[in-house]
Amino acid sequence: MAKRITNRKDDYSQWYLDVVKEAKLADHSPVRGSMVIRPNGFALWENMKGALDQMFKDTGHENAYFPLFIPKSFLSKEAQHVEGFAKECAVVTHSRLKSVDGGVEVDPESKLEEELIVRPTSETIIWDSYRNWIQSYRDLPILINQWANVVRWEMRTRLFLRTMEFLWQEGHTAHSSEKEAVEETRRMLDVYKTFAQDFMAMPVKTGVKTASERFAGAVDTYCIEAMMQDGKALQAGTSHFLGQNFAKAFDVKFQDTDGEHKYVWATSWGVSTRLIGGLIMTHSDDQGLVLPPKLAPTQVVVVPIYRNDDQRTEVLDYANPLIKELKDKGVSVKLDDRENQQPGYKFAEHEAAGIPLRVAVGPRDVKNGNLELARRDTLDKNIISKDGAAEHISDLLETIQTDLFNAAQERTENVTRDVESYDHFKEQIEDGGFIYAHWDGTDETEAKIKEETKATIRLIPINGESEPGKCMVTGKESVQKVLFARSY
RNA sequence: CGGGGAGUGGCGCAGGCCGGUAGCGCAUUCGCUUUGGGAGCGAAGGGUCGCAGGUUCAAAUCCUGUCUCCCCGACCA
Repeated sequence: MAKRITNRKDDYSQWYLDVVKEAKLADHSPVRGSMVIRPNGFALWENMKGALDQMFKDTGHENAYFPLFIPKSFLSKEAQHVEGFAKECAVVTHSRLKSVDGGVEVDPESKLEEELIVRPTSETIIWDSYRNWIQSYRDLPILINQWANVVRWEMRTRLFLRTMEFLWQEGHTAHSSEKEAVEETRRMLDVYKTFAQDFMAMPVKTGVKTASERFAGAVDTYCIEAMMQDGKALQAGTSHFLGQNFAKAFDVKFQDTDGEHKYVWATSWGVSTRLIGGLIMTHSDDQGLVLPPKLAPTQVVVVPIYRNDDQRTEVLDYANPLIKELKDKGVSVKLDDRENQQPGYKFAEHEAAGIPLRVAVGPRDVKNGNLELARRDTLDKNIISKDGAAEHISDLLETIQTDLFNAAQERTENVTRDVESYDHFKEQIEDGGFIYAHWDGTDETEAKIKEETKATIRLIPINGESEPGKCMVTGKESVQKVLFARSY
């Protein structure tokens, strides 16, 4: 068998690239750091998007769309925000090309009066609108989400994990009180956690970022962090409490019930196509992609096996009612009746693509009233009776979903431990994984740890019971342990 | 943006040091035989060797520049 995917233990990065390629999720584009999302990858994103969108609507949000281009002056209105994004913005300076012997060049006469920034995130353009929309407490809250592409001029890129242009959703809400905005921030963090765990089957830790890891312009950044198979953490989603920073920068005030004019409180929150990278590195194996049934574009593939036309007819007649029954149950099922490929080829291809369940039907099964079922996650094969097969398959999909989560959860917990001394930390961090340790809360200590171990504080647990101790580096007082890891 | 590696039919590679007009495997097309884990035989099609300059009678090969990808580092979702 031609082995097209590098083994994880040999070269994890290469494995990742091979999986993306073999599962036909995405290609590199001619422009550095940007990618073509192929139908398989986009179908996956559409499923993720669909589930998230429903969850946003269920929590009272509406979708809207704000422009790609942002006047340069807007970016400079919030000091922290500018500083955070200034170094990675694409800037539009001209509006025209002109032909020059066979080619084109930028027409210098088309230089823009005010240069435009391709959005790296939309706080500024959105808050400019919110100023016009908000006068009274009656106009609040505003709960808006947008699905969009954004551009960040990254130095080092990797398919899905960090690309210059990526797809995401960004929620932007405005509230009359701090309390309500903080609640919103945490509510959306919970939505992300639920989505990650229930749909992606990807266990996550939640908490708040330290000042150095915080979103530029936020008061607090909450996050979900997932542990990848190679021991590195991945920030999978963030929810920001923005305080009144943007309201002040864009002068957005409302008249409250007491007649006073007050600045509005804000949140923003987002997840991106990076989640696909997380999904790959949570479940996939040396055969290729492994997808959780709830997000898999195709949940079941049926592969007919036959030797001649008669058998082909017989096998398809046998399989078709089952396919219909599965469809009626809401299972996404595909019949792979291509005649130019052999069954073995199809098996390998569907495994690489991560289809959760494969049903093989051949003359033998027709004779015995059976089906062969193969699970993608465990690679187990079983012969089951055709009677009640649809029910069985639909149950099995749920089992796979749960099993994937449990396996990932167990893997994560196995590499999560507490460490007391810095020496022990330095030694342990070499093995990857999550490490809980005491930290004195200072930027200096955090920077020192990062410098010396390449590990960062992924989050400070929020509902963690306070457990006083001494900072592993300085010995100063610490109220609770924080979560460290090396990360993507 | 710094260090290292790499770009040759769709994919994976050889050729390069020693310049002479491009080859192998897989894939593709057609035919026949096959089909329960990546099929076999026969025939056919497909590449201005990443791009741009230069040296030369002649460049995939030598020189210069540039773009893209991978790995490591600094920076970030």
